[in-house]
Amino acid sequence: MATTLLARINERLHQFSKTEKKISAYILNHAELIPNMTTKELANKADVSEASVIRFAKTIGIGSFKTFKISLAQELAVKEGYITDFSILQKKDSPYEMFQKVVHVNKNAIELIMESLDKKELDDAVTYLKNARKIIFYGVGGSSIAAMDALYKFTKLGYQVEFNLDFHYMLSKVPHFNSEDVFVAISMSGRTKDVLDLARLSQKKGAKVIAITNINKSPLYKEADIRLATPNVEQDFRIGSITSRMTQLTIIDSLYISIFNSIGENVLDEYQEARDHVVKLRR
Amino acid sequence: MATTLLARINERLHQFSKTEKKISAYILNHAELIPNMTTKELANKADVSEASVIRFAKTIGIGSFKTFKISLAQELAVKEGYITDFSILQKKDSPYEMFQKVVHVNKNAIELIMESLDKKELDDAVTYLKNARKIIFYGVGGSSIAAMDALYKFTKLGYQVEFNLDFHYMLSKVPHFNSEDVFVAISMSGRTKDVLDLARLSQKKGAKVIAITNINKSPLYKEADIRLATPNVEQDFRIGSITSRMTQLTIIDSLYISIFNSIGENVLDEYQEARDHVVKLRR
DNA sequence: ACTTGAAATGAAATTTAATTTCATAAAATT
DNA sequence: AATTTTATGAAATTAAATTTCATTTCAAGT
Repeated sequence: MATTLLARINERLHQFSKTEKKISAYILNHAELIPNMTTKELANKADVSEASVIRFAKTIGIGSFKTFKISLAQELAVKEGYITDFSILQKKDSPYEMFQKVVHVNKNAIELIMESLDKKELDDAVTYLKNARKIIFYGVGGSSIAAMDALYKFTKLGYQVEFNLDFHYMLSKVPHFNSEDVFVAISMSGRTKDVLDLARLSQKKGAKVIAITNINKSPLYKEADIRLATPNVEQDFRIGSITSRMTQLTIIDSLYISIFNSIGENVLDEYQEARDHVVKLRR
Repeated sequence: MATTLLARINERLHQFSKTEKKISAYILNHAELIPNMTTKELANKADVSEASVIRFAKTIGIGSFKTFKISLAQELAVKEGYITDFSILQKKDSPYEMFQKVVHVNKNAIELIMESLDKKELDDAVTYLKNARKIIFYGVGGSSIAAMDALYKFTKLGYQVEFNLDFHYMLSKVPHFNSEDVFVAISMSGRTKDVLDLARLSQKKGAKVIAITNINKSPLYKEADIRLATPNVEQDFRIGSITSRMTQLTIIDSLYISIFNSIGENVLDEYQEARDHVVKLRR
């Protein structure tokens, strides 16, 4: 039985020269990157010459580096869930390598929501939002992006929805809440003071508080009426906020699509009208 | 929905020119051969020019013929009936089912950027942004979310960066541009009038225009100095904007991470200080 | 029917990427 | 210690991809 390319490289490691070992190590640790690399790039990364890369491909039985890349690409396509820890950024990564890692990390984060989000909590959230008189979204920093996106989408759906970064302005809004209203608190940590204050004030007024927050025992997580849990994605501190925003946005998307699906016929005319205006702004 | 490469070619056959049809026919009938062919070989077999082969790869959304071959090789390796039309939302879908579809669609969209984004364009974009005196991000509607996110991230990196939804306000800002500045235009369609106007004005002032726009022949795509191409993701009109926003945000993330990686040591103190303040806002 | 502009197209030029060649250093053998 | 073989990287060459430019074709307007 023919083993895979990577397996073949692995089992012949002890036979390799020092230079071949350097190339092998890089390939085994960065397999996904190889199909889009040039000989020069791989040579630089492995700290060998381009000629050595060409020789290596021949040594392991592939006629050319070009073919080596094609074969490896095919093998990786088949191999499910090939997980390498991309989160540790290396100083000498090129922009394209970092881009590939970002793609990987973002895909993984979105996938992980499947593990953290509770079906019933989502159903309940959709039900409350659908029937809400007024909706307020609130998040700060990176989470404000998701709040902004929600504002945009729920406005399109015809809801009385609001989001404003000005905490004091929000302090004037929330007291007018009642039991028909919904406050959506967005906070990765679940410990952001302004978000917590507004959530608690909303509850005092009888509104439902939906939290989009990481699945852990934060104050917001504990106190919210409905918890739409985002996964705890342990990342390098430099990119941690990227993945949480992706997961928050995916949840916002899901709420939007669910409600659209439920009430869509009622707003199709207005919805189409808005789209027509958008098209008019194009060339 | 992200269909397979071959499915995509097949369903667009009627839109193709005579030459494109010749190339398509050969590819569809000899798919397994393509990954190991050169542009010259395919051109000869399809009775077209090599330039037409290159163009064809771009027309169907792949940035280069090289990448086209890799993608096709991977697709042929998997060869599962991977095609499900997730975009047709069914009325009786539960919120959780819709959530699963959103997760799938978003992951696919992010994956597809690997096919559309050009490595060199990304390198150039990082270089210009890194050395920019002033950066303006601009997008409207759904694309404003990405602009907002970019504003937040590049502010953290210590850049003089700006984004404002007020087009007239922007009209007052852009005339102060010079050749050391960068204008980042974010528009899925590449035809949004306000975005185009500001991009052209920026170029007149000698600034570099980086476009984050779909890989197609839009005015913005043609006129930009650097094109960070997002994939053409054919979606149900109700959710089309979701995927483009995800792809735009992933590109913003990649730019941010690349620049952080490059200049990070210079801003680590300020960066940590900002984080400390964020932590202080938590309980 | 004619004109004009846009789009399509292929040939040729240019650039990029892969491979080979050549010289040198290191390792192995005698 | 000397010689031969192997490994290796820099540079040159070749192959492949992409871009540029000129021409042809097509579509729209008059």
